[in-house]
Amino acid sequence: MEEQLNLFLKSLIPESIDFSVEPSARPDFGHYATNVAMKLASVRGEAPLTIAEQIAKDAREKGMHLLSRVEVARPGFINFWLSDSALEEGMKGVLSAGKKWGRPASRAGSGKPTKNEKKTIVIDYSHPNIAKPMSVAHLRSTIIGAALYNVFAFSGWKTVGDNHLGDWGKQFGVLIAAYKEISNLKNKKSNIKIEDLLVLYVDYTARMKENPELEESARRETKKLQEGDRENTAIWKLFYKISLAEFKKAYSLLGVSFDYYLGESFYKSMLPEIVQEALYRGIAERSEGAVIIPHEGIPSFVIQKSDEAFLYSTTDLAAIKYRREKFKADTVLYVVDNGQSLHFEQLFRSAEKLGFVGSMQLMHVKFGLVLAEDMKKLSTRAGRHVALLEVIHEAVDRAQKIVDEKRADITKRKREKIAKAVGIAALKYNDLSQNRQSDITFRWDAMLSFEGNSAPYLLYSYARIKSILRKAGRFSRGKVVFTNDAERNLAIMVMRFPGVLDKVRETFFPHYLAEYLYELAKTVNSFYENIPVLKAEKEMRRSRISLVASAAETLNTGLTLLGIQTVETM
RNA sequence: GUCCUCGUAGCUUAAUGGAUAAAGCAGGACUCUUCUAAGGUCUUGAUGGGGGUUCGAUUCCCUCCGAGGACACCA
Repeated sequence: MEEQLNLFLKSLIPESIDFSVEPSARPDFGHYATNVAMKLASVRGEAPLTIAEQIAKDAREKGMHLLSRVEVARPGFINFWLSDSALEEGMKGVLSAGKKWGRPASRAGSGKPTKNEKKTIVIDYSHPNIAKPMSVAHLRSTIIGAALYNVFAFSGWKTVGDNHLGDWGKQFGVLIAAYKEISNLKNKKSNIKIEDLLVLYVDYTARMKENPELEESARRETKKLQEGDRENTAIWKLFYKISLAEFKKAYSLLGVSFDYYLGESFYKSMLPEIVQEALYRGIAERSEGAVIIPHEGIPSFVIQKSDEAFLYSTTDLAAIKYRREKFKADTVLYVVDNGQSLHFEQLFRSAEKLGFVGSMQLMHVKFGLVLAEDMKKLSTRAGRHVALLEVIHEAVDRAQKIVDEKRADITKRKREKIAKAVGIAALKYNDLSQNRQSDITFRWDAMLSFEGNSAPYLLYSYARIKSILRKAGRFSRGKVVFTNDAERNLAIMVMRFPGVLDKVRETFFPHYLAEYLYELAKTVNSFYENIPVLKAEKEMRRSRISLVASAAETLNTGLTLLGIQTVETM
């Protein structure tokens, strides 16, 4: 609808300039508003209000099939009210699109992308480290990445979800050295758990600080692993297997999946060549025995250590090259916390110099760190760690208590199913409803909200509409007609959906979708509170059922894109 | 010390150049003889300080104050 108005306005003015058509902030500002007159004012050097009046007059004459009212407001906005026939037409489009409502192709005026136009986006998210349990910090990357993945996939992009596991590097030297210490004493390889690995790691790291011999030993094990030593490779494979099984438990609970698990180790064969090429072309240089890529204004990027080992910087360069060559990526998103801003700046600039980038867009989709209540970073290395599985279970437990209390009337099995969906949804929505790049303080209560602007609210709204629809029995969706503003507002809210998805794809911020779904749910709740649906007369009943059903479908689609599973009853 | 992110109501957040700064929680007042009260309706309350750019600044620039993070051979 925004697009239609946009095109209409463009037809009214001779200049081609950028302006916006947006849903109005308040009911008395109409359904949509544009700032076109204010933008023109600076171009033409005339008063915004005068221009607005001219355009409004034009719009009234030429746009009556679309608009019922056009008004000018200070300091130069033009507000539009859609006509009932335009709303009817719009809802017809929504109903005929069905489950596909929201896809770019489902809108009038924009054809399906042809094969050649289809763009590819690689999304690098979650990326936990092997041999360390996933923490709450990984949760953010995982669910933000998954939501972006869903939105792009739904919108017709070719999407590649890549879990760039931290499965290579110095940490394994530490772990292997620590593991060898204990496995010499008792050989109990088979039942070692990921938590044990964390303990080994933290303990060894602590002792290493006081004992340089241990550090040297860890360094040696790293080197041996990287050179393909058989024993160390076997131990590494064991860690890998244990860890991945553990990660997949969390992914399964969260309903997240990946197309690829191309961890750091995957790129190891590409690394020597990259460093050599960089040196040969004079992009990299030697410094204090290491190989670095220098940059203006920011610290140099070390791509090979003085002991000739490679680093994650080297791996990341290889991954950029691979993603361009193999996946033909147009865009690569790195869903990683703020703490690594400098790394990505160095990485992107280095890759650019090496010619790995071309027209590809590289984007660090950053988010704030998860801090403990004392405002200090939660770090695995410091042994400050909140396990992700623990958080998920806590969320479900808390939801269970509430469901048991509210729905004693249904079976235990149903209550458990609802609790699982609601608990996990609450956890996800908490992150997805914020765009904050500032840090987050980890607190159970804040993380698991069950009231107000929260996932349970959205799920509840959906469940209530579904309940109405069940009671409606068999019905055919028909023409939506408009007799009051509650109906008009709900229809407009539903029609905003595709524009919201556009915004998510432009900004890479899923919270615009979360915010929209909350607005939609509020509008629906208020609608069925005030307007009878099932008790309405024949024509009206069918119209309102259709309207409410399309709102439910939009909620369902939107929540699914956020990675939140809806429930029919709660 | 340098750089990055950030500072909005008592708390958690929204608004990234547009209108009277928007919500949730907490507080106060209503609302279950009508489609699920995890709901609905009303209400109290905020842009860290100071300059600047602009028709218009929470948003851009400068400066001060405050928080967190990063700063070459960890990932």
